[in-house]
Amino acid sequence: MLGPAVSETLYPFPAAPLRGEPMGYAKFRSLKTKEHVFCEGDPRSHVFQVESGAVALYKTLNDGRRQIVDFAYPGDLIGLGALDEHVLSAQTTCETRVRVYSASALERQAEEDAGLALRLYKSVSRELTASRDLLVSVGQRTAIERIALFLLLLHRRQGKDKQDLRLDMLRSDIADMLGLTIETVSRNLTKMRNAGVIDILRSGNVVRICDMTRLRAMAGE
Amino acid sequence: MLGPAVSETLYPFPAAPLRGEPMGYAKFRSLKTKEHVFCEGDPRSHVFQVESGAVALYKTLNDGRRQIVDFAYPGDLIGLGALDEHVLSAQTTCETRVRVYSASALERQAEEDAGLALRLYKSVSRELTASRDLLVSVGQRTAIERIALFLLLLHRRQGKDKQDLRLDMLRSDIADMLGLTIETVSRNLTKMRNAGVIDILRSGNVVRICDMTRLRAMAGE
DNA sequence: GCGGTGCTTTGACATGCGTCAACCCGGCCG
DNA sequence: CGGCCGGGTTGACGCATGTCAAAGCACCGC
Repeated sequence: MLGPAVSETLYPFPAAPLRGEPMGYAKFRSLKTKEHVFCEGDPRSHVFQVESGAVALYKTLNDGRRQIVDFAYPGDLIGLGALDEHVLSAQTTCETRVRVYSASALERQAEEDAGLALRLYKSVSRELTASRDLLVSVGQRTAIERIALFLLLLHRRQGKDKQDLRLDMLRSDIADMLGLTIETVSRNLTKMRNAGVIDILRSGNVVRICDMTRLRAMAGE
Repeated sequence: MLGPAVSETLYPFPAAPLRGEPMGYAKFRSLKTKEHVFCEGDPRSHVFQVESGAVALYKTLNDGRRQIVDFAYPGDLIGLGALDEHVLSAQTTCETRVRVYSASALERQAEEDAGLALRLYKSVSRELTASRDLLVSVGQRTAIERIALFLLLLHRRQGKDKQDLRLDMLRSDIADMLGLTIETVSRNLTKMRNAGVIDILRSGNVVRICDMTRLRAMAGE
């Protein structure tokens, strides 16, 4: 399942693997938009670290319903876990470069290297926080609250200052993350535009925040 | 926020801290039903391991809406995290005993002890899996699917063989975990009883599984 | 036994979101 | 230029679930 695009060149670790610290040597792999890094059920032979781009992590039910549980951005590790199979799928949302590590080698090393083990721990802790926050949204917030909060979080990820957000994903991705339908996402974005809180540019791919205060209010806190 | 009930006796580690392995010495604390172990915003001075009983982990929105994100059972660690404040609240659902560790001491030790750091990593990994599975349910499944799956998971936790499940929690706890209302939970349990899939005993506190096959079907897979 | 309290169940009704379907819009290719 | 295609928007409608309210039921203390 690794696909054909693994670069065979070995690079010394650039400056920022796992939030700024070197981790050893690794191969790189380049992926196009919508390419899978791995799929649920694949043997968990490798662990990846996003170098550039973005990766959607999702699970599907047997009838096709899909829940995106997280997005991985540069610095994030994906493919960690206790089992020998991946328990979810990872698909790029844009052109993406990842570092490729051997899962078994990484985990063997972590058994002796407390610093490495701690970094794995912290990486998973961050994911857990994100997962629980999303769970609170999906479980308790209304559609417009979820969407407003989604925009706010996207805004925090991208430069905090510029008011223009590149969505970099389809309406169906937003919907599948927030537990909504594309129609509900679309309708509520329109509602926010009509209320003067946001503007929608570039044929729907860019959201300009016009009234941050009211956007925050719409998000519920 | 530790409350008055910390036992001052030091015990050597019983057989099963953190899934079966010893972890050092720790104080114990006994809590009554519905007592808080810690609250969101409290200084994260201690880490706890459930010895017996059960603890609900939840977050609340400012208007009171509540999302239970997990239950901690014997062996589980609670209070881990990267920040110096708790990011969620922990409340017992029944009489509960926990081991109490110093958060700073534990984390200092993990910086040198790779085995300990790995155990923290694995503990958080389990929580992450549970959190994402719940997210999929809340985001994608119907009310009756969520409730059926909830009963199945409860059944797996308790003795796999006995068909009687002690719920050990209120309808409001189930509702707040599944992103539903107590009325919806109650109505769907009744519907499952009328369909002959389960029976409800002991004034609603025990569910007897009558038709496991159809219960699985109701859960959606 | 009786009333009170906390939780659950049930019913009537309201509504937010999903479903289905049409249309729109920009990009692409012939 | 024109028609197709993928994605987005909009509208009409239905239904699952939420809301509000009342009644049922176990438990407990007096």
